[in-house]
Amino acid sequence: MNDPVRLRDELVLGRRRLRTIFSSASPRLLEAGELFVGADFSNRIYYLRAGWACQIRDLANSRRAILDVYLPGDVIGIDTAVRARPLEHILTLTPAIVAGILAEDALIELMADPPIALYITCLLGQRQRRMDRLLAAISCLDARGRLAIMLLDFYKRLRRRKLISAPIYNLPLTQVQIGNYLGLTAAHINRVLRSLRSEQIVNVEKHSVIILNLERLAILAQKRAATRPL
Amino acid sequence: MNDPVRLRDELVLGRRRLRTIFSSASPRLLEAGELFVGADFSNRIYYLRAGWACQIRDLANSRRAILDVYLPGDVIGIDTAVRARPLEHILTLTPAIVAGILAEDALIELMADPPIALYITCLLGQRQRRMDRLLAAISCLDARGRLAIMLLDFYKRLRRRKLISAPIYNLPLTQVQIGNYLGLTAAHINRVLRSLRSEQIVNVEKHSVIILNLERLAILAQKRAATRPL
DNA sequence: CGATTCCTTGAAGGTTGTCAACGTTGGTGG
DNA sequence: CCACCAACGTTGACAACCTTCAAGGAATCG
Repeated sequence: MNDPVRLRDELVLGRRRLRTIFSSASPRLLEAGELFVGADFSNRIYYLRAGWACQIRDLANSRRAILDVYLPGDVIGIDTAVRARPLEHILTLTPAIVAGILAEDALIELMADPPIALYITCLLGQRQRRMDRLLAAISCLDARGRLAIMLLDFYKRLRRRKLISAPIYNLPLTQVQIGNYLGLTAAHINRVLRSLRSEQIVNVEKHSVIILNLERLAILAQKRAATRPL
Repeated sequence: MNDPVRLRDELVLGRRRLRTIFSSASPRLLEAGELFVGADFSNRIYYLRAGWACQIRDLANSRRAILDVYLPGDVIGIDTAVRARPLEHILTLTPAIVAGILAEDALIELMADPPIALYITCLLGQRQRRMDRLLAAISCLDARGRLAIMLLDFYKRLRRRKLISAPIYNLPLTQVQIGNYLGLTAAHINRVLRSLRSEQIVNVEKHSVIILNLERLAILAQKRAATRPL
């Protein structure tokens, strides 16, 4: 009846097993700005061993949305594994090392292993919650708030993975890409970054983020600009 | 080696089994505008037998985002099942009938049944793709495009479930809620709906949607307003 | 060191938010 | 049956945020 413990144990077990499967796949090195296309990439599930990547969707009006950003250690493509033809594409943001397994072959087998199935559900839930946060941010916040959310989000995710310890990290997104991620234009991203820098809240320069005032950044991530203070 | 067929068969089997489990749970009747809270609702997975519901997230600045809208036949809450404390809440939009099973008890058991596990992964993928579309729409499209996407999306989902046949349906969202869903204000929703009506594209009045020109609506859902035509 | 991409910045205009007021609707109780 | 109330819808004026466009500067890479 110790459900939480059992759940946690199962998840740990599932993670370990899935990692083992990925480690048996031959890793592949990708350059920055490379799309996951071709025979080696169609319909696969990937483990992102190193580097950053993102999921993009291009609209008919020649606009691009970046729907999600993947960090080292993320699993990519489970959600599209059941569906044959993915509308979205994966793009590396940095040189990256990925290990991929064939989805159609493997998925039934993967789900036949209960701990792995549970862990995969957990991973899908995590991704869902990431998108929940992003969607809520884009729906409700202005440009300052959205940037604050994004910078804090990457900070927390990197810290949870123990990839950083201080509030300083490398952000391999161009301003155009940040704009695509947050639903804004690069010009406006630039202006807001400048104002955040001048207020000594966060310094984003040349792909390097230095959070100067974590508290004020967190406040920004909650509030929307008000024409008049409340 | 006939993988697609086997995958489909497994999915059908998983759906049937999950439905059976839900049908053994005692259904519950909810009024419109009721939150899924209380002992009967904490940490559960639901099957929405009848009625509409939505997932909401309130921000610190007293803004509300509607992250997803559920139609009859949808399964709700799998993504939050692994996580103990859900930040989001479920709200009925109409009177509804739901059947819920305890997530913490059941999830491990559910995932121990491979077809069910596979089907659940499929459901999570579907939800993910819904949110992908919404996020891309809010990121890239103006108010007309977002409304077009939303109205078409509900139309397609209802038709796929065979809940409607003609491009006419009941939309139990107030204009404030539509605004929360699309990241706009009710006042602006009102303006855009009026203009769409005057152009004989779609008629939205008193919770009833009548698509007059499906083709032009689909075009709107792809384009963003340009200051000058391309 | 040439070329490409990215960053930066300004001016002008458009889309959308804010606010306030009023109209409409549906339910409730006298 | 009618008066009342609350929630929702409607509309206009104005301001704010953001986009668009354009151009020049900086950085990176072969």
